[in-house]
Amino acid sequence: MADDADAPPAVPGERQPHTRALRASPPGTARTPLDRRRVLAAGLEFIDQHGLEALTMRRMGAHLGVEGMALYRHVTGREDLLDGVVDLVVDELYGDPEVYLAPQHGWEDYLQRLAHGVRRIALAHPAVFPLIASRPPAAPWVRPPLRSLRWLESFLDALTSHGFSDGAAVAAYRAYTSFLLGHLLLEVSQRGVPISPLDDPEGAPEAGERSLAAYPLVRRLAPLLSEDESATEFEDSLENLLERLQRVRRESRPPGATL
Amino acid sequence: MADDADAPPAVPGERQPHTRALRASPPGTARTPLDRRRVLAAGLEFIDQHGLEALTMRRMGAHLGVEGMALYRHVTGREDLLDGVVDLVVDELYGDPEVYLAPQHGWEDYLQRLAHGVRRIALAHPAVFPLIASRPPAAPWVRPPLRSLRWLESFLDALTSHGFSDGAAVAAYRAYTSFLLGHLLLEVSQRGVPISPLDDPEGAPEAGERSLAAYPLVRRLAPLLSEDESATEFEDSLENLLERLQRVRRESRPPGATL
DNA sequence: ACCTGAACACCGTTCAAGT
DNA sequence: ACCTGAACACCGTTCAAGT
Repeated sequence: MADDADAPPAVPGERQPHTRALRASPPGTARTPLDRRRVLAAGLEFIDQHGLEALTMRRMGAHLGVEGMALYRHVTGREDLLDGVVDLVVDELYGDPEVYLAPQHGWEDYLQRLAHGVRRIALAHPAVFPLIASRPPAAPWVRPPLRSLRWLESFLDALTSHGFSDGAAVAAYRAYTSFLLGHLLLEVSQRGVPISPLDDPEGAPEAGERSLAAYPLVRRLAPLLSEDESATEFEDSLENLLERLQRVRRESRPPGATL
Repeated sequence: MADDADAPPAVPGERQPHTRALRASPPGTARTPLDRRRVLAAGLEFIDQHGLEALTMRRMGAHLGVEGMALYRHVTGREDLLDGVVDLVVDELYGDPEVYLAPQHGWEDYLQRLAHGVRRIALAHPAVFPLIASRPPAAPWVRPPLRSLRWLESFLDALTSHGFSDGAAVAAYRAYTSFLLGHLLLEVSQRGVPISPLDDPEGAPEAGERSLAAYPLVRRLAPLLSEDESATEFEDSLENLLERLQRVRRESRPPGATL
């Protein structure tokens, strides 16, 4: 007990293993030195497991079997670490064959696949998605969650090469990003209710019913309201958006012009 | 100088007045005691002025002419303070005559006025809106930015009393909140670029142009991309959403049924 | 070359003590 | 009744020192 008087503080609500710290390599093994990629990967893993607010430099160090100060050799600070994790997650999209391969079956197919790719990422890393949404982007026109000039270029290319005027392509980009952000942020935040921190199974339902007395419609529709229709809503809204963009596309061309 | 050796730390990047701390009352005046409402109002003011990450309990104390520890008599902690600020801002909507008065000119008019009311709030408190979007809501079906059972009840009432089935009203609620969240979050985050922290007017444009070499479409459309069309886009998307809801409403009723 | 230990300024929060 | 002062555990970050 005197031994771990200065052990790294445990993640709140997490049971620590009985060894003194999580080590990247078994003891006795010559530890392969850290590098930026390993630090970022560990950061992503840590947030997926423990949530964003649990991530401190000292705990990240412990997670990697190292003191927190050692991380400053590979990232410039906590903010840089978070930016790096966001980049890492966004980069997963480049590796998604559903999105990136399968070149051209038209712009609507492309926007469909891209949207579903982003949604897969959001659902795979629900604790990271709010970060993707809120970190200041690299350039003023880069709108989350399509957080890179590369995706922006690709998006604009797909539309302008399929009959969209410049203005219509930009308008489509804005509508598309707003759609993705709103839907996915609400979907992950709804998923991210893993039985709230202070969950007394006796008092809570009673309190819920009591407060609902003043809201008869909410009470009547409670069963409907608590259904999870995220997938269908995403599909329907996306379908609707694409139809709207189709109209914008037509109107952005002189009548009778063909591609 | 020995005098303010333990003065409250200044807000970074803020010039402090030459008096030792901002006081709520002029010196010599018997200070009216704090209460929760004054603390929350000061919190809102502070975030509007300095941003969310600048808010610490100690700085909030100084802002009110008091030690930071004194705040714990009126709020249970920092989280409670932030929740209170969110409530305060959301409550502004109840005081908005454009939204709350003028009873019934139909559900479309109501949804229009409500949406514009929420947008006014977002633009009035851009630094608070991300908080409105991300704080865990009171009940699982309460979706930001319509963060209260009272607004949910009002919303459902407006729709179900104007020909929406229960299911269609709930679907409309989901689509409506997603729309507001996506658009307004992107709008305030775009507004919230007050010349970035490290803004060297020499290096930045050069770096921007250099990196754009690989993205010809982005470069060509840069003028269009940097235009701010938030207001019109909000209007157009809202209009489109209402038309879609109109269709949902019709299909949710047996054919030939009248209200 | 890479990591550790000590140090610094600053946090949120508790609580006994002052008025 | 309301606020202050001191204290505690924990932060992010820097830097000289170890290996």
